[in-house]
Amino acid sequence: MAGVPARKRATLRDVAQVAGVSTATVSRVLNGNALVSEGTRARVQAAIDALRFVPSAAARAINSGRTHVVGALVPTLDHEIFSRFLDALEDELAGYGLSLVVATTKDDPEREAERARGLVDIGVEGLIVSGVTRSPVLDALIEKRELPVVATSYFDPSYRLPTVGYDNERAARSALRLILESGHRAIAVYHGPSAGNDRTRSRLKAFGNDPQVEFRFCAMPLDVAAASAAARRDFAEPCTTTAVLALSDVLAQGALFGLQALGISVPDEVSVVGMDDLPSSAATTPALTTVHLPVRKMGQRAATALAKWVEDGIRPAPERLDTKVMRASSSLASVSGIARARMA
Amino acid sequence: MAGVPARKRATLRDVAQVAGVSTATVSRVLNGNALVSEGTRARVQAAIDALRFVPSAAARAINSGRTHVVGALVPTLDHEIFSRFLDALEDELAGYGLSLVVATTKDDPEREAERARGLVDIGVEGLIVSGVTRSPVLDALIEKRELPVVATSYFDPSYRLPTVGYDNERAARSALRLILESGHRAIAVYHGPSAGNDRTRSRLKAFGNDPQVEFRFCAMPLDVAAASAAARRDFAEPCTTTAVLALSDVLAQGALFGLQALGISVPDEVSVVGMDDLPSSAATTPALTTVHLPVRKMGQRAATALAKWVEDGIRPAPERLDTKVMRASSSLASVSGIARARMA
DNA sequence: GGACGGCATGAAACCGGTTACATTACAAAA
DNA sequence: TTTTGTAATGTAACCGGTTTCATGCCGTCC
Repeated sequence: MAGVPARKRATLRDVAQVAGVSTATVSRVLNGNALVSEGTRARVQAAIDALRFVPSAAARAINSGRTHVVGALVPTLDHEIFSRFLDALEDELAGYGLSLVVATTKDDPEREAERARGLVDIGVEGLIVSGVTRSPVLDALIEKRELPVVATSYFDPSYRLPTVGYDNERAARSALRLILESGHRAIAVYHGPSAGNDRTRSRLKAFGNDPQVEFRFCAMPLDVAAASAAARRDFAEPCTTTAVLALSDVLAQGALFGLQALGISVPDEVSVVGMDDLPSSAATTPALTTVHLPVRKMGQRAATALAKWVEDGIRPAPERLDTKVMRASSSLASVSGIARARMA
Repeated sequence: MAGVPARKRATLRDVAQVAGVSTATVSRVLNGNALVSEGTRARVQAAIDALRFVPSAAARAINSGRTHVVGALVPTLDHEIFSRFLDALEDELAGYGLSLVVATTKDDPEREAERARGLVDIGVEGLIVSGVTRSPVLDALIEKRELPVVATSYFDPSYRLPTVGYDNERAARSALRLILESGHRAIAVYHGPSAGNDRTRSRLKAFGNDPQVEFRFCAMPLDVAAASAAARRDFAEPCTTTAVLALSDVLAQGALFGLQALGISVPDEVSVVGMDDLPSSAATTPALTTVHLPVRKMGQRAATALAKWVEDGIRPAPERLDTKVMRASSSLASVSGIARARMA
């Protein structure tokens, strides 16, 4: 208990005392203020080094009113799409002198609100969130603090927060159109959990009620193994389904692998179309036909939007990023003779 | 210019004034102190709500001397192995009431030092770093601040910082042994850039100077496309190489895809062995033979180690996590007749 | 020689909370 | 009735920096 020196960290006043100057002068030296004579500067610097003085971030923050920290709330870090997004986001934010705190929500609005509260408690100046489904608690917090918040992975100009993202429904529709144009009429739709995930729900809206087309919707965990298992189950017996539309490339890859495991040729017998455009999707055999979602660009734009808002108080305008079909005829082919044979 | 009200945020003193109490009482209400009468509490709460008062994180931090923020320096977020690690790390840290700031280093020690400086400037109480290669600048900073720092993705009990990780060299050796035991003697080693990446360099140490074995080392960017291209180049012409050992599953998958694109059967003609054990590696056809690196567990353990250090001042002991060969005979097979034929 | 100007520096207020200690009021115990 | 205990609240110091303003000093210009 006693006896332990417990060397506390040196403060600016300690430095001032050792250097024989006032705290103001030490502060000037610290901030590179020109109005300090060379001799004094050296003396102060010596004291700083001797005491191993490091200024307190909190004390600085209290004066400047700024923490230079923003937060990002994402469903998970363990998904390539979010980690790539965050990679770009972090990089761009660093350019604005902002640090990034991350917190994961598991697609649970309550958890999101809870973690957001934690971020506000550590003093974030702004927030990046995913999608447009908020807990009322979080909405209240945002409003109360007048906190700059940019919503991503979603584009909706009518949402009360500025959104920077793509149109999920439209992206899904462009994939669907491609499949329909290739003649497919019995389509399995593989997607992740839609509870708490408005991006997925938005994508699912692309599937209208076309009586000409038979959709089979399969919800599954968002991982390769699940989709692979699903495909092995769905296509073990001859069936009429000629195409799989996966609302995420992770699932598309799983479907592809599952079909390959069954010895079913893609795209000759069954077509597979994904969404995301992961780097690995270009390398599979066949390469995946998919819809590119510009997540890196989204990270950059979201960073810029939030930084401007935080720094200059300029609330950003919503921003839609373009999606794009990749490799339109790679793992997607017209309903072929073989496929028709399978159907028969 | 003028005319703009510039409504500043309400402070605790504003609240006290409106509620007609002292700042101490407001502070008590804020912290749930029991020694406040019900009536007063209600009055204060009303003032808080009316003024939309939210306490300043910085002011709290200055008093408690704590920020409840730690930082993680990783090469990139855009790699599954690090994003999964961070996912687990963040989750576990949250359990200790700590928030996580991330910064990417691009495997550049100078950039690492720079970003670390930034993290210290925003007040992190501790740091997670990758590997054991530090810039002297960062070492000085750590020492000066007596900052708790845990090094991960590496196990080295002799390193001056506590390490929580696996033995990279040993892990690579276990993969190599497996390949050698299967009779392969001409092996292509695919690996990422080794400059600035001590994990890779450590793995490369596993390859001694066995005159019986012919290694071909191929450095390439750490992505599927690069490895796929490398495989298509290396195996386009008949060659004596019968196995690819990739020091990362990303490269192993690329090699697998590249070989498949060439119509070369894995593992009948060429074996492929990876390292990391990504989720998708279990789903490919064939599933990848690989060495499992327990990154989620590493995230949890690193979080616990750092949290204990930060909270209780207990410097953690180094911790080695076990690696494990997965699917030993899946994309790896004995040198077969076919393979021997290719060699001839 | 005195007034002026600019540089170097210090004293002290201030940022927005927390908290040790003082004070008040009221009730129970003596 | 006086003493004593305690709950409720206030006062003011304090945390560790930044910043405004005052001050002292010196050189210069008239």
